[in-house]
Amino acid sequence: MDTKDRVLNQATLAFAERGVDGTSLDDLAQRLGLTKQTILYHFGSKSRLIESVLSRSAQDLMSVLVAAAKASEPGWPAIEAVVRASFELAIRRPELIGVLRETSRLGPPWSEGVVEELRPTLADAEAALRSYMDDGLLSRHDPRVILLSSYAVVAGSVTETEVLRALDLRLDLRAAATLRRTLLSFLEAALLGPEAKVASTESGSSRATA
Amino acid sequence: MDTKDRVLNQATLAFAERGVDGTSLDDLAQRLGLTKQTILYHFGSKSRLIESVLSRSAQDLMSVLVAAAKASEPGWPAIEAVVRASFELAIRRPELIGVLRETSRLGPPWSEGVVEELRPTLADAEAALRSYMDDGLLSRHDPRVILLSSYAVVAGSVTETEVLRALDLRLDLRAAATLRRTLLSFLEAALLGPEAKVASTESGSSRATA
DNA sequence: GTATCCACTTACCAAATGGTAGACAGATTG
DNA sequence: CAATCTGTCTACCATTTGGTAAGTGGATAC
Repeated sequence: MDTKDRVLNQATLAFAERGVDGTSLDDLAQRLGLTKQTILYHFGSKSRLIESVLSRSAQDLMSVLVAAAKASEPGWPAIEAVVRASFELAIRRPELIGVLRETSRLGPPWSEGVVEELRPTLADAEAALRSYMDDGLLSRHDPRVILLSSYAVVAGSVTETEVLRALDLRLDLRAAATLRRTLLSFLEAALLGPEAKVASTESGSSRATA
Repeated sequence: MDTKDRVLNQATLAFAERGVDGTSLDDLAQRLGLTKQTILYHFGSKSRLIESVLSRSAQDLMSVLVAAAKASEPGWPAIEAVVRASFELAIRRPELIGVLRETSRLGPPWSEGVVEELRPTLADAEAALRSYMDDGLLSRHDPRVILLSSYAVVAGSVTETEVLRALDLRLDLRAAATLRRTLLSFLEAALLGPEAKVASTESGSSRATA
Protein backbone atom coordinates (compact mmCIF):
# COMPACT_ATOMS: atom_id res chain seq x y z
CA MET A 1 0.00 0.00 0.00
CA ASP A 2 2.53 2.50 1.17
CA THR A 3 5.42 0.80 -0.54
CA LYS A 4 4.29 1.57 -4.06
CA ASP A 5 4.21 5.28 -3.31
CA ARG A 6 7.57 5.18 -1.63
CA VAL A 7 9.04 3.53 -4.70
CA LEU A 8 7.42 6.09 -6.95
CA ASN A 9 8.76 9.00 -4.92
CA GLN A 10 12.26 7.63 -4.64
CA ALA A 11 12.31 6.75 -8.33
CA THR A 12 11.26 10.29 -9.20
CA LEU A 13 14.11 11.72 -7.18
CA ALA A 14 16.61 9.24 -8.59
CA PHE A 15 15.53 9.64 -12.20
CA ALA A 16 15.74 13.40 -11.92
CA GLU A 17 19.15 13.28 -10.31
CA ARG A 18 20.96 10.50 -12.09
CA GLY A 19 18.71 9.86 -15.05
CA VAL A 20 16.75 6.81 -15.98
CA ASP A 21 19.72 4.96 -17.40
CA GLY A 22 21.84 5.90 -14.42
CA THR A 23 19.39 4.41 -11.96
CA SER A 24 19.29 0.64 -11.62
CA LEU A 25 16.47 -1.17 -9.92
CA ASP A 26 18.97 -2.59 -7.45
CA ASP A 27 20.14 0.90 -6.51
CA LEU A 28 16.60 2.02 -6.06
CA ALA A 29 15.67 -1.00 -3.99
CA GLN A 30 18.67 -0.68 -1.74
CA ARG A 31 17.86 2.95 -1.13
CA LEU A 32 14.40 1.88 0.00
CA GLY A 33 15.51 -1.13 2.03
CA LEU A 34 13.81 -3.52 -0.35
CA THR A 35 14.81 -5.94 -3.02
CA LYS A 36 14.55 -5.27 -6.72
CA GLN A 37 11.87 -7.93 -7.03
CA THR A 38 9.55 -5.98 -4.78
CA ILE A 39 9.73 -3.09 -7.20
CA LEU A 40 9.07 -5.41 -10.10
CA TYR A 41 6.16 -6.87 -8.18
CA HIS A 42 4.51 -3.47 -7.94
CA PHE A 43 5.33 -2.13 -11.37
CA GLY A 44 5.91 -5.17 -13.52
CA SER A 45 8.93 -3.81 -15.30
CA LYS A 46 11.30 -0.88 -15.25
CA SER A 47 9.52 0.54 -18.29
CA ARG A 48 6.24 0.71 -16.47
CA LEU A 49 7.90 2.27 -13.44
CA ILE A 50 9.34 4.93 -15.71
CA GLU A 51 5.96 5.56 -17.28
CA SER A 52 4.38 5.93 -13.86
CA VAL A 53 7.02 8.38 -12.70
CA LEU A 54 6.81 10.49 -15.85
CA SER A 55 3.05 10.57 -15.86
CA ARG A 56 2.64 11.45 -12.22
CA SER A 57 5.36 14.10 -12.37
CA ALA A 58 3.76 15.79 -15.35
CA GLN A 59 0.41 15.80 -13.60
CA ASP A 60 1.84 17.25 -10.40
CA LEU A 61 3.71 19.93 -12.29
CA MET A 62 0.73 21.04 -14.31
CA SER A 63 -1.70 20.95 -11.43
CA VAL A 64 0.42 23.37 -9.40
CA LEU A 65 0.67 25.85 -12.24
CA VAL A 66 -3.00 25.57 -13.16
CA ALA A 67 -3.98 26.20 -9.56
CA ALA A 68 -1.81 29.30 -9.42
CA ALA A 69 -3.27 30.65 -12.63
CA LYS A 70 -6.85 30.00 -11.62
CA ALA A 71 -6.41 31.68 -8.26
CA SER A 72 -5.53 35.06 -9.74
CA GLU A 73 -7.00 37.77 -11.85
CA PRO A 74 -6.61 37.43 -15.62
CA GLY A 75 -3.80 39.32 -17.31
CA TRP A 76 -0.60 40.34 -15.67
CA PRO A 77 -1.52 39.15 -12.16
CA ALA A 78 -2.01 35.61 -13.48
CA ILE A 79 1.39 35.67 -15.17
CA GLU A 80 2.98 36.92 -12.00
CA ALA A 81 1.29 34.21 -9.97
CA VAL A 82 2.38 31.45 -12.32
CA VAL A 83 5.95 32.66 -12.36
CA ARG A 84 5.94 32.85 -8.59
CA ALA A 85 4.49 29.36 -8.28
CA SER A 86 7.03 28.04 -10.76
CA PHE A 87 10.01 29.25 -8.80
CA GLU A 88 8.48 28.05 -5.58
CA LEU A 89 8.08 24.63 -7.16
CA ALA A 90 11.61 24.75 -8.54
CA ILE A 91 12.88 25.12 -5.01
CA ARG A 92 10.45 22.83 -3.25
CA ARG A 93 10.25 19.99 -5.76
CA PRO A 94 13.10 20.40 -8.25
CA GLU A 95 12.78 16.74 -9.19
CA LEU A 96 9.60 17.49 -11.09
CA ILE A 97 11.53 19.73 -13.41
CA GLY A 98 14.42 17.31 -13.53
CA VAL A 99 12.11 14.52 -14.60
CA LEU A 100 10.63 16.68 -17.32
CA ARG A 101 14.12 17.38 -18.59
CA GLU A 102 14.85 13.67 -18.49
CA THR A 103 11.72 13.08 -20.53
CA SER A 104 13.14 15.26 -23.25
CA ARG A 105 16.27 13.21 -23.39
CA LEU A 106 14.39 9.96 -23.55
CA GLY A 107 12.40 11.20 -26.50
CA PRO A 108 9.39 9.90 -28.34
CA PRO A 109 8.23 6.57 -27.12
CA TRP A 110 8.60 7.73 -23.53
CA SER A 111 7.66 11.35 -23.91
CA GLU A 112 4.35 10.64 -25.66
CA GLY A 113 2.34 10.46 -22.48
CA VAL A 114 4.01 13.47 -20.93
CA VAL A 115 3.49 15.58 -24.02
CA GLU A 116 -0.18 14.68 -24.09
CA GLU A 117 -0.35 15.55 -20.42
CA LEU A 118 1.20 18.98 -20.96
CA ARG A 119 -0.51 19.88 -24.20
CA PRO A 120 -4.00 20.89 -23.02
CA THR A 121 -2.69 23.00 -20.16
CA LEU A 122 -0.18 24.72 -22.40
CA ALA A 123 -2.87 25.25 -25.00
CA ASP A 124 -5.00 26.92 -22.34
CA ALA A 125 -2.12 29.11 -21.29
CA GLU A 126 -1.45 30.04 -24.89
CA ALA A 127 -5.09 30.91 -25.46
CA ALA A 128 -5.16 32.96 -22.27
CA LEU A 129 -2.08 34.96 -23.26
CA ARG A 130 -3.51 35.50 -26.70
CA SER A 131 -6.75 36.79 -25.30
CA TYR A 132 -4.90 39.16 -22.96
CA MET A 133 -3.13 40.48 -26.02
CA ASP A 134 -6.38 40.80 -27.93
CA ASP A 135 -7.80 42.74 -25.02
CA GLY A 136 -4.80 45.01 -24.96
CA LEU A 137 -3.66 43.88 -21.53
CA LEU A 138 -0.37 42.71 -23.00
CA SER A 139 1.55 43.76 -26.03
CA ARG A 140 1.76 41.33 -28.86
CA HIS A 141 4.26 38.50 -29.00
CA ASP A 142 4.01 34.86 -29.98
CA PRO A 143 2.49 33.37 -26.81
CA ARG A 144 4.17 30.02 -27.35
CA VAL A 145 7.54 31.68 -27.43
CA ILE A 146 6.75 33.53 -24.23
CA LEU A 147 5.78 30.27 -22.57
CA LEU A 148 8.83 28.42 -23.80
CA SER A 149 11.20 31.18 -22.76
CA SER A 150 9.69 31.51 -19.34
CA TYR A 151 9.75 27.80 -18.74
CA ALA A 152 13.31 27.63 -19.97
CA VAL A 153 14.43 30.20 -17.43
CA VAL A 154 12.80 28.38 -14.54
CA ALA A 155 13.97 24.97 -15.68
CA GLY A 156 17.44 26.25 -16.42
CA SER A 157 17.72 27.67 -12.94
CA VAL A 158 17.21 24.19 -11.56
CA THR A 159 18.91 21.97 -14.08
CA GLU A 160 21.83 23.95 -15.43
CA THR A 161 23.73 23.49 -12.22
CA GLU A 162 27.17 23.70 -13.79
CA VAL A 163 26.43 27.04 -15.42
CA LEU A 164 25.19 28.21 -12.05
CA ARG A 165 28.43 27.03 -10.47
CA ALA A 166 30.53 28.64 -13.16
CA LEU A 167 28.72 31.87 -12.31
CA ASP A 168 29.24 31.31 -8.58
CA LEU A 169 25.51 31.14 -8.07
CA ARG A 170 23.40 28.49 -6.42
CA LEU A 171 19.65 28.23 -6.40
CA ASP A 172 18.75 29.06 -2.83
CA LEU A 173 15.79 31.13 -1.79
CA ARG A 174 17.57 34.40 -2.34
CA ALA A 175 18.85 33.54 -5.82
CA ALA A 176 15.41 32.27 -6.74
CA ALA A 177 13.92 35.56 -5.66
CA THR A 178 16.41 37.49 -7.78
CA LEU A 179 15.76 35.27 -10.75
CA ARG A 180 12.05 35.62 -10.34
CA ARG A 181 12.33 39.37 -10.13
CA THR A 182 14.49 39.44 -13.23
CA LEU A 183 12.23 37.17 -15.24
CA LEU A 184 9.25 39.25 -14.21
CA SER A 185 11.00 42.46 -15.09
CA PHE A 186 11.84 41.00 -18.51
CA LEU A 187 8.27 39.94 -19.05
CA GLU A 188 6.91 43.17 -17.68
CA ALA A 189 9.12 45.30 -19.86
CA ALA A 190 8.29 43.29 -22.94
CA LEU A 191 4.61 42.61 -22.29
CA LEU A 192 3.51 45.71 -20.47
CA GLY A 193 5.19 48.03 -22.90
CA PRO A 194 3.70 51.24 -24.24
CA GLU A 195 1.13 49.34 -26.30
CA ALA A 196 -0.45 47.76 -23.26
CA LYS A 197 -0.27 50.72 -20.94
CA VAL A 198 -3.92 51.58 -21.07
CA ALA A 199 -4.95 48.14 -19.93
CA SER A 200 -7.82 48.39 -17.54
CA THR A 201 -8.77 45.45 -15.37
CA GLU A 202 -11.69 44.84 -17.67
CA SER A 203 -11.54 41.32 -19.06
CA GLY A 204 -14.06 41.81 -21.80
CA SER A 205 -13.18 42.13 -25.44
CA SER A 206 -12.30 45.81 -25.60
CA ARG A 207 -9.21 46.52 -27.63
CA ALA A 208 -7.15 49.28 -26.15
CA THR A 209 -4.25 49.27 -28.57
CA ALA A 210 -4.10 51.12 -31.80
CA MET B 1 44.86 9.94 -36.60
CA ASP B 2 41.49 10.54 -38.10
CA THR B 3 39.84 7.81 -36.08
CA LYS B 4 40.30 9.52 -32.76
CA ASP B 5 38.49 12.60 -34.01
CA ARG B 6 35.72 10.54 -35.52
CA VAL B 7 35.21 8.80 -32.20
CA LEU B 8 35.18 12.11 -30.39
CA ASN B 9 32.60 13.60 -32.73
CA GLN B 10 30.33 10.61 -32.70
CA ALA B 11 30.61 10.34 -28.93
CA THR B 12 29.66 13.99 -28.58
CA LEU B 13 26.55 13.45 -30.67
CA ALA B 14 25.63 10.26 -28.84
CA PHE B 15 26.24 11.65 -25.35
CA ALA B 16 24.13 14.67 -26.15
CA GLU B 17 21.32 12.61 -27.59
CA ARG B 18 21.12 9.56 -25.38
CA GLY B 19 23.26 10.58 -22.45
CA VAL B 20 26.49 9.14 -21.19
CA ASP B 21 24.84 6.23 -19.42
CA GLY B 22 22.67 5.52 -22.40
CA THR B 23 25.63 5.21 -24.74
CA SER B 24 27.68 2.02 -24.56
CA LEU B 25 31.08 1.70 -26.12
CA ASP B 26 29.75 -1.13 -28.26
CA ASP B 27 26.99 1.11 -29.61
CA LEU B 28 29.46 3.82 -30.35
CA ALA B 29 31.88 1.44 -32.03
CA GLN B 30 29.22 -0.12 -34.20
CA ARG B 31 28.06 3.28 -35.32
CA LEU B 32 31.61 4.01 -36.43
CA GLY B 33 32.26 0.62 -37.98
CA LEU B 34 34.88 -0.18 -35.37
CA THR B 35 35.18 -2.41 -32.36
CA LYS B 36 34.97 -1.22 -28.81
CA GLN B 37 38.62 -2.04 -28.26
CA THR B 38 39.70 0.49 -30.84
CA ILE B 39 37.94 3.18 -28.84
CA LEU B 40 39.61 1.95 -25.68
CA TYR B 41 42.94 1.98 -27.46
CA HIS B 42 42.59 5.68 -28.24
CA PHE B 43 41.04 6.83 -24.99
CA GLY B 44 42.05 4.27 -22.41
CA SER B 45 38.68 4.10 -20.71
CA LYS B 46 35.15 5.34 -21.09
CA SER B 47 35.81 7.86 -18.34
CA ARG B 48 38.60 9.47 -20.28
CA LEU B 49 36.50 9.50 -23.42
CA ILE B 50 33.81 11.33 -21.49
CA GLU B 51 36.32 13.81 -20.15
CA SER B 52 37.62 14.47 -23.64
CA VAL B 53 34.14 15.03 -25.01
CA LEU B 54 33.12 17.35 -22.20
CA SER B 55 36.29 19.37 -22.34
CA ARG B 56 36.34 19.82 -26.10
CA SER B 57 32.64 20.68 -26.21
CA ALA B 58 33.03 23.35 -23.55
CA GLN B 59 35.97 24.83 -25.43
CA ASP B 60 34.12 24.88 -28.74
CA LEU B 61 31.07 26.44 -27.16
CA MET B 62 32.98 29.19 -25.45
CA SER B 63 35.22 29.98 -28.38
CA VAL B 64 32.25 30.64 -30.65
CA LEU B 65 30.66 33.01 -28.17
CA VAL B 66 33.89 34.78 -27.37
CA ALA B 67 34.56 35.29 -31.05
CA ALA B 68 31.10 36.78 -31.55
CA ALA B 69 31.54 39.14 -28.63
CA LYS B 70 34.99 40.28 -29.68
CA ALA B 71 33.88 40.98 -33.22
CA SER B 72 31.34 43.59 -32.21
CA GLU B 73 31.12 46.97 -30.55
CA PRO B 74 30.83 47.01 -26.78
CA GLY B 75 27.40 47.41 -25.24
CA TRP B 76 24.18 46.40 -26.87
CA PRO B 77 25.72 45.36 -30.21
CA ALA B 78 27.89 42.80 -28.44
CA ILE B 79 24.89 41.36 -26.65
CA GLU B 80 22.99 41.14 -29.89
CA ALA B 81 25.92 39.44 -31.59
CA VAL B 82 26.31 36.87 -28.83
CA VAL B 83 22.62 36.06 -28.83
CA ARG B 84 22.68 35.71 -32.58
CA ALA B 85 25.72 33.44 -32.44
CA SER B 86 24.13 31.38 -29.71
CA PHE B 87 21.04 30.60 -31.70
CA GLU B 88 23.08 29.91 -34.78
CA LEU B 89 25.11 27.44 -32.74
CA ALA B 90 21.97 25.95 -31.25
CA ILE B 91 20.83 25.11 -34.77
CA ARG B 92 24.15 24.15 -36.26
CA ARG B 93 25.68 22.21 -33.39
CA PRO B 94 22.93 21.45 -30.87
CA GLU B 95 25.04 18.65 -29.44
CA LEU B 96 27.33 21.19 -27.80
CA ILE B 97 24.43 22.41 -25.73
CA GLY B 98 23.19 18.90 -25.17
CA VAL B 99 26.55 17.88 -23.81
CA LEU B 100 26.60 20.84 -21.47
CA ARG B 101 23.21 19.81 -20.16
CA GLU B 102 24.51 16.28 -19.73
CA THR B 103 27.41 17.67 -17.74
CA SER B 104 24.97 19.17 -15.29
CA ARG B 105 23.32 15.84 -14.77
CA LEU B 106 26.60 14.07 -14.22
CA GLY B 107 27.55 16.53 -11.54
CA PRO B 108 30.74 17.23 -9.65
CA PRO B 109 33.48 14.83 -10.43
CA TRP B 110 32.73 15.14 -14.14
CA SER B 111 31.65 18.73 -14.30
CA GLU B 112 34.78 20.08 -12.61
CA GLY B 113 36.72 20.54 -15.81
CA VAL B 114 33.80 22.01 -17.70
CA VAL B 115 33.05 24.50 -14.96
CA GLU B 116 36.65 25.63 -14.90
CA GLU B 117 36.49 25.95 -18.67
CA LEU B 118 33.39 28.13 -18.54
CA ARG B 119 34.27 30.22 -15.55
CA PRO B 120 36.78 32.70 -17.01
CA THR B 121 34.68 33.42 -20.07
CA LEU B 122 31.56 33.89 -18.00
CA ALA B 123 33.50 36.09 -15.61
CA ASP B 124 34.57 38.23 -18.56
CA ALA B 125 31.01 38.44 -19.78
CA GLU B 126 29.82 39.39 -16.33
CA ALA B 127 32.47 42.08 -16.05
CA ALA B 128 31.59 43.40 -19.47
CA LEU B 129 27.89 43.64 -18.66
CA ARG B 130 28.70 45.32 -15.40
CA SER B 131 30.88 47.88 -17.10
CA TYR B 132 28.16 48.61 -19.66
CA MET B 133 25.84 49.25 -16.77
CA ASP B 134 28.39 51.46 -15.05
CA ASP B 135 28.73 53.44 -18.25
CA GLY B 136 24.99 53.83 -18.52
CA LEU B 137 24.73 51.79 -21.69
CA LEU B 138 22.47 49.30 -19.95
CA SER B 139 20.16 49.64 -17.03
CA ARG B 140 21.12 47.89 -13.88
CA HIS B 141 20.42 44.20 -13.24
CA ASP B 142 22.48 41.38 -11.78
CA PRO B 143 24.67 40.46 -14.76
CA ARG B 144 24.92 36.83 -13.68
CA VAL B 145 21.17 36.51 -13.71
CA ILE B 146 21.03 38.04 -17.17
CA LEU B 147 23.60 35.54 -18.38
CA LEU B 148 21.89 32.58 -16.78
CA SER B 149 18.48 33.56 -18.11
CA SER B 150 19.75 34.14 -21.61
CA TYR B 151 21.63 30.89 -21.66
CA ALA B 152 18.60 29.09 -20.30
CA VAL B 153 16.43 30.35 -23.12
CA VAL B 154 18.87 29.24 -25.79
CA ALA B 155 19.55 25.91 -24.14
CA GLY B 156 15.89 25.31 -23.45
CA SER B 157 15.08 25.88 -27.09
CA VAL B 158 17.34 23.00 -27.97
CA THR B 159 16.94 20.61 -25.10
CA GLU B 160 13.36 20.96 -23.94
CA THR B 161 12.10 19.14 -26.96
CA GLU B 162 8.99 17.76 -25.30
CA VAL B 163 7.83 21.21 -24.19
CA LEU B 164 8.43 22.35 -27.75
CA ARG B 165 6.34 19.46 -29.01
CA ALA B 166 3.60 20.12 -26.50
CA LEU B 167 3.51 23.67 -27.85
CA ASP B 168 3.51 22.41 -31.46
CA LEU B 169 6.81 24.11 -32.09
CA ARG B 170 10.02 22.72 -33.45
CA LEU B 171 13.37 24.42 -33.58
CA ASP B 172 13.85 25.11 -37.25
CA LEU B 173 15.38 28.25 -38.68
CA ARG B 174 12.14 30.16 -38.51
CA ALA B 175 11.36 29.26 -34.92
CA ALA B 176 14.92 30.10 -33.95
CA ALA B 177 14.56 33.50 -35.54
CA THR B 178 11.35 34.14 -33.61
CA LEU B 179 12.93 33.01 -30.39
CA ARG B 180 15.95 35.15 -31.00
CA ARG B 181 13.79 38.15 -31.71
CA THR B 182 11.77 37.53 -28.57
CA LEU B 183 14.80 37.07 -26.36
CA LEU B 184 16.34 40.21 -27.79
CA SER B 185 13.15 42.15 -27.29
CA PHE B 186 13.07 40.97 -23.67
CA LEU B 187 16.64 41.97 -23.14
CA GLU B 188 16.21 45.21 -25.00
CA ALA B 189 13.13 46.18 -23.05
CA ALA B 190 14.75 45.35 -19.75
CA LEU B 191 18.27 46.56 -20.43
CA LEU B 192 17.70 49.53 -22.70
CA GLY B 193 14.98 51.00 -20.53
CA PRO B 194 14.65 54.69 -19.62
CA GLU B 195 17.79 54.64 -17.51
CA ALA B 196 19.99 53.66 -20.43
CA LYS B 197 18.50 55.97 -22.98
CA VAL B 198 21.37 58.39 -22.92
CA ALA B 199 23.71 55.79 -24.30
CA SER B 200 24.75 57.24 -27.62
CA THR B 201 28.52 57.28 -27.03
CA GLU B 202 31.01 55.90 -29.48
CA SER B 203 29.22 52.76 -30.61
CA GLY B 204 27.20 54.58 -33.21
CA SER B 205 24.34 52.09 -33.49
CA SER B 206 22.71 52.32 -30.10
CA ARG B 207 18.98 52.24 -30.37
CA ALA B 208 16.42 54.18 -28.47
CA THR B 209 13.24 52.35 -27.64
CA ALA B 210 10.15 54.43 -27.74
C1' DG C 1 -9.37 -25.66 9.03
C1' DT C 2 -8.10 -24.92 4.58
C1' DA C 3 -7.91 -22.23 0.50
C1' DT C 4 -6.72 -17.94 -1.37
C1' DC C 5 -4.60 -13.71 -1.89
C1' DC C 6 -1.10 -10.21 -0.85
C1' DA C 7 3.43 -8.29 -0.19
C1' DC C 8 7.76 -9.67 -0.30
C1' DT C 9 11.76 -12.77 -0.35
C1' DT C 10 15.72 -15.95 -2.11
C1' DA C 11 17.65 -18.15 -6.01
C1' DC C 12 18.62 -17.94 -10.53
C1' DC C 13 19.46 -16.45 -15.59
C1' DA C 14 20.69 -14.42 -20.15
C1' DA C 15 22.27 -10.32 -22.02
C1' DA C 16 25.00 -6.31 -21.96
C1' DT C 17 28.67 -3.61 -19.94
C1' DG C 18 33.49 -1.77 -19.33
C1' DG C 19 37.88 -3.63 -19.53
C1' DT C 20 42.26 -6.92 -20.25
C1' DA C 21 45.36 -9.89 -23.06
C1' DG C 22 47.24 -11.02 -27.00
C1' DA C 23 47.64 -11.47 -31.93
C1' DC C 24 48.08 -9.59 -36.63
C1' DA C 25 49.01 -6.42 -40.59
C1' DG C 26 51.22 -2.44 -42.22
C1' DA C 27 54.33 1.23 -41.99
C1' DT C 28 58.87 3.16 -40.24
C1' DT C 29 63.56 2.72 -39.00
C1' DG C 30 68.20 0.64 -38.29
C1' DC D 1 66.21 -7.97 -43.54
C1' DA D 2 65.09 -7.39 -38.68
C1' DA D 3 63.02 -4.63 -35.19
C1' DT D 4 59.76 -1.79 -33.58
C1' DC D 5 55.73 0.97 -33.38
C1' DT D 6 50.73 1.89 -34.55
C1' DG D 7 46.22 0.91 -35.17
C1' DT D 8 43.07 -2.49 -35.28
C1' DC D 9 41.12 -6.95 -34.42
C1' DT D 10 39.51 -11.61 -31.87
C1' DA D 11 38.95 -13.81 -27.64
C1' DC D 12 37.88 -13.58 -23.02
C1' DC D 13 36.29 -12.01 -18.28
C1' DA D 14 33.93 -10.15 -14.05
C1' DT D 15 30.21 -7.38 -12.91
C1' DT D 16 25.89 -5.39 -13.43
C1' DT D 17 21.53 -5.26 -15.54
C1' DG D 18 16.44 -6.21 -16.10
C1' DG D 19 13.67 -10.07 -15.52
C1' DT D 20 11.71 -15.06 -14.18
C1' DA D 21 10.59 -18.84 -10.97
C1' DA D 22 9.43 -20.46 -6.91
C1' DG D 23 8.61 -20.03 -2.62
C1' DT D 24 7.19 -17.88 2.51
C1' DG D 25 4.55 -15.74 6.18
C1' DG D 26 0.52 -13.43 7.30
C1' DA D 27 -4.09 -11.83 6.76
C1' DT D 28 -8.71 -12.79 5.01
C1' DA D 29 -12.64 -15.73 3.15
C1' DC D 30 -15.69 -19.41 3.73
